[in-house]
Amino acid sequence: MAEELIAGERRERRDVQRNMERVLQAAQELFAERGPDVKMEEIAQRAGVGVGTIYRRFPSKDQLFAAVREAVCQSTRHCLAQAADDTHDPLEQLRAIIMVQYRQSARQAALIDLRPNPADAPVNLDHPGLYASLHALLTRVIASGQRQGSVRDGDPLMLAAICLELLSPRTVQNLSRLVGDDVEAAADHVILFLSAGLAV
Amino acid sequence: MAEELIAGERRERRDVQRNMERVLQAAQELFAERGPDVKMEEIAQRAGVGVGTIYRRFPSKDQLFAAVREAVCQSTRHCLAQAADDTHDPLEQLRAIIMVQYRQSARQAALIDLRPNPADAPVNLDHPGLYASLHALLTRVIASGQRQGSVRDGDPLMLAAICLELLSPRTVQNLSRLVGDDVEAAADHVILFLSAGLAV
DNA sequence: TTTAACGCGGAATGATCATTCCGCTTTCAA
DNA sequence: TTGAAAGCGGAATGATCATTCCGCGTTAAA
Repeated sequence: MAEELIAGERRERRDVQRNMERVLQAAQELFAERGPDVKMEEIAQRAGVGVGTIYRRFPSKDQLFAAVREAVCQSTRHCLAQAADDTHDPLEQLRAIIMVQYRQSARQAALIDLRPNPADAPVNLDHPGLYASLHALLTRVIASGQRQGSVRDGDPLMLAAICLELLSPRTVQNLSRLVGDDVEAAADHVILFLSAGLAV
Repeated sequence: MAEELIAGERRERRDVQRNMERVLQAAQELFAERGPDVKMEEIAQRAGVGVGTIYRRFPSKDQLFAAVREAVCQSTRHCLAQAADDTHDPLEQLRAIIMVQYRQSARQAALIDLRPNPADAPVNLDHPGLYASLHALLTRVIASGQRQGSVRDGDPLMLAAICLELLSPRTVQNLSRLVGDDVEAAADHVILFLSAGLAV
């Protein structure tokens, strides 16, 4: 497993990767807690690093934010795909999706709005964002439920969009508060509600 | 109707009220379109006024924003109260409320999140904000529907909170896009959905 | 029409950050 | 152990606003 070093090349300094990880970790925590307006200074501080170090790897705050957001999206997408694979019953899939999204919400809060930015183009399922992924996934699940007769009629795109509105991190936070900040209990309420709203 | 002028008092200059109105109008439009981050300069410009003029009436940007938001809240609250008075059938009331909120959403977009700020105290129905008003109103309507048997069982506070998530300006905007930006059509979908989700 | 207030516009000010820069440290390889 | 390449911290810089200030224009009353 020894590293291949091309002639005249130097191994990467050990502190580089460590600092990189600390920065990403700190940025993820702070962005998730308080949104894109945290100061670079503060991120650097929590990472135990100077601001200059952040800029060595990320050309701008925007790009740091984008990187963090992308990492969180990736991870959520992965969990979602897995959840949807565990069963083929559409209503079960729906439940699994909701639960994943509710469990992930803490990592996403204030980092992902889960709604297309108003400036975005009209909803485009090829868009790489989490909203688009979830919307596409839910649309498929709902359409399949309709085919097998367990979900009522109606435009699957619209039904999926309505469901999605109940899955954004902010919504999760808000509903959870009503049941003593118990995210899973809130998810149960929403699952029940959506099952009824979608039933034949 | 002549104005009473106390000794040594001068009538208010005519341009004062006119400018005040222009400023409020411009601020409402811009805040609703693009949120609290619009520049004072830009508000002044759209109002056809210098920044100094804004500051003569509003000590700070925050207070201008608060004033505009309060005005919009008042107006919406008024429409809601009226809509809820037009009938005593809970499901009809629910429909009316949804329609009002959807119609008002353009004036609110980006100005009101319709969700308690995370920093807020736990949901408090005495809070003067629009979220609290709507939540209280919906809770009452749902509870009354349950009493007369047209709404299924479940904690009215939670059911109301779930409905509310489908009524925020951002949600309205988002769902409307799916039906060609037709706000009323989107409202119909949501009404149908909620009726099903709440039915016995 | 005149005049003293009163408001007005918008340049100047100050605060708050993102971003850059550079002398000092750490790390690697010999 | 040592030299130099690569990173590092954090002060300095510059941009972007909110807010203040003041000489000038308008207005209400006489």
